[in-house]
Amino acid sequence: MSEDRRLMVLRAIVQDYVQTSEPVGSRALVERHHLGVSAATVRNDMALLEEEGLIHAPHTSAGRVPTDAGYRVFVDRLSAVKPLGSGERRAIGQFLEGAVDLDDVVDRTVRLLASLTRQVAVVQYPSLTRSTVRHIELVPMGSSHLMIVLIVNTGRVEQRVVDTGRVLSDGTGEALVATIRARINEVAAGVPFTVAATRLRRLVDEADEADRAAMEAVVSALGDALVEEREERVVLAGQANLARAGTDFPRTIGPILEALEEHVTLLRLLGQLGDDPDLVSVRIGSENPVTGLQSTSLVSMGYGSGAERVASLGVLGPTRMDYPTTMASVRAVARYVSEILDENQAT
Amino acid sequence: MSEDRRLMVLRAIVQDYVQTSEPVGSRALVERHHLGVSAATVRNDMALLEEEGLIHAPHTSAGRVPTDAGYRVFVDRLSAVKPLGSGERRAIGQFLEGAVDLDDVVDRTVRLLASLTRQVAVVQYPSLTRSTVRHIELVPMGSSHLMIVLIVNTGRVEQRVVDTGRVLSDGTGEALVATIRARINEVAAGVPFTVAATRLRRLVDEADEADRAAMEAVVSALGDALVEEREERVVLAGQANLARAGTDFPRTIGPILEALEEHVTLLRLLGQLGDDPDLVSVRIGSENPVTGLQSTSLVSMGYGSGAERVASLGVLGPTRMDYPTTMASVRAVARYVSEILDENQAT
DNA sequence: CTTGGCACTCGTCGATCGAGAGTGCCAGAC
DNA sequence: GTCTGGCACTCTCGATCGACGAGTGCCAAG
Repeated sequence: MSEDRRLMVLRAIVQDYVQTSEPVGSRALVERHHLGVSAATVRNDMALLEEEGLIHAPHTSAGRVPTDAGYRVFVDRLSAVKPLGSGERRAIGQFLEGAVDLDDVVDRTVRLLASLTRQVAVVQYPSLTRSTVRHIELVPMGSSHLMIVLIVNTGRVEQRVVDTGRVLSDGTGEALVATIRARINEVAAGVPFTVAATRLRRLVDEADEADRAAMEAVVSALGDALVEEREERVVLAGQANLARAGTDFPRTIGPILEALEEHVTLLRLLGQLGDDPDLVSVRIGSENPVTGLQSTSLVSMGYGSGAERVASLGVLGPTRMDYPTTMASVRAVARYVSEILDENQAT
Repeated sequence: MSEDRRLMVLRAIVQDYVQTSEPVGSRALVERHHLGVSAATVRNDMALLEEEGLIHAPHTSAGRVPTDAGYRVFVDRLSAVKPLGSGERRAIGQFLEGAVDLDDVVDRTVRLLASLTRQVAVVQYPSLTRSTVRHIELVPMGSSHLMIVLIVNTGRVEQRVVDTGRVLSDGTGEALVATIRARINEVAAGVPFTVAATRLRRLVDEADEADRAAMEAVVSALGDALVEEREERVVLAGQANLARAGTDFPRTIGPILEALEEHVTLLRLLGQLGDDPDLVSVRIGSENPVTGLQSTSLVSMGYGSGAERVASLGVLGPTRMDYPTTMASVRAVARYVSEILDENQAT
């Protein structure tokens, strides 16, 4: 008995089950796929596959269903990522083309992924930690308040308002603001966040005694912004697709929706990519550490401008999922978004 | 037969049904509420209420269930908005206190509302149309690009990158940027969007011939930002709560989730508030024009800084909902958020 | 106008049963 | 040794049926 054929049978089972969502029996298999053998032979192979834990029969007289391990073998050894149709490719381009700023890119991306894969799409915001400061702007507000606007190389903008504790609207005040603006940009512009944070702190000591309080206020607000946990944000779309996949989930989709609202755990999940960041990563069913998502699979990939992968995106769906097509869509979108970010980075 | 008692019966039916989620019969009613009459009398009243279309029997031998019209009467005439407990009041404060910027306020608000009401929360971003320009900053990027940062009085920030088509890094370039910056702030700062858009357009004609192209680029990007549809954004949370309310929805929650992803229609819905913007607005079941949301009720209220209501927030749940408590939560949160925005506005 | 009584209606629940699908295994063919 | 056809067996699913119970509507009397 050839191991090859056994794997062919597994592949056929996965394909049929994904398409029909019903346990597949030996008869149906030989009819739909022209394996050159009889149903009885297939049955023997199935028994073996079941022993190996790759498929499983819901009950004695039902067909077989792939296990998580079965899907894993399918994804790793039995399938090729389907290249996307040119129509879809064009659609991606058109849909993302009109994006006007970073928020908009993320927003469009997540919707696009959801409608492309008809599953739940998850997009992580480009992380700040690997980002650099492009420019810092100070805008006086009222007499003593200052709005700090931090512009990041990814195109993102953060703002804070601080009270400097002294009048800024007179001549010396304006001069002070100008000085601070010049100093902080001098040390921070073009510099990675981590470095910028350190350098900025030094500025406080160097400042004139009279101006130290104001500088202190600005720098400490900036320090906050630079380590801000908002770097860790995700956006979702397509939750409605969960409802459509009715029979695929054990009881209800409640636990899944709940897990999806835990953005923190979601982010942790997205953070754990495979070894090669250029490859699509697939986490199948119980491989998934998060309670509530163990009946789902996550197909994800890193994206970002330049060589660095600054964030991840992906889709989440039932383990009974068309992996080749889904993986193709995720990969295509991740690449396209990366391109867009590259363009926008336009030093 | 007193009309008063009939309404008491209606109220009792609503209360019981909300609590038990099962059709309520005459016997159960007289037991749980000490109406001073017998079950038979209540049955007569029920027959009348049914004629009026306020309640309805799912089938011949089941109890009664309020209709949408019944809930409407309940909300309008039979219930008072329950004041919130001091514990909850404090929780709201603590939860929203730590917000660091506008995005964060919105984010926390929507989560808070969802967990407070155990329903789907919807928060609209403060709309730009009624906003005024606080400041416009120009930041040179590369040799000919300019990043435009628009700071809004609500604390929101918009940015755009434009290509001015000429070198900005030399002396005259820098002078040009300074001039443009000065001119646009001169005419636009502190001015409502609609007015600012008009005035800015005029600047192009007034500009020196040599600088006109650059000015044109900046102004047209700003024009876009000022009418930008991103003003219309909503954030959701608590979709998982829909799944919990299992029996409350006819078939599945699919259509509802789908409707919730149509942010445009959601926004339209939120926009149609009641007459008095200071009152909680309730839209019950079929009163709701959106297909897919006709088995749900939307409890919403405007919020915003100052006297103006710049946006709305609310929660969406099954028509079988604890209206008094929900309305109380929505109102409390809306007021609190308004306060926070007021503080941050700190002219 | 209210009340107790009573016949009637229906939906729910559980049990029973037959049909159909699919398996496991065995004995024979290649 | 591997494959194949055949056959008995198992198990789920859906339909049918009947008893049960909740709740109503109506009537005649207080």
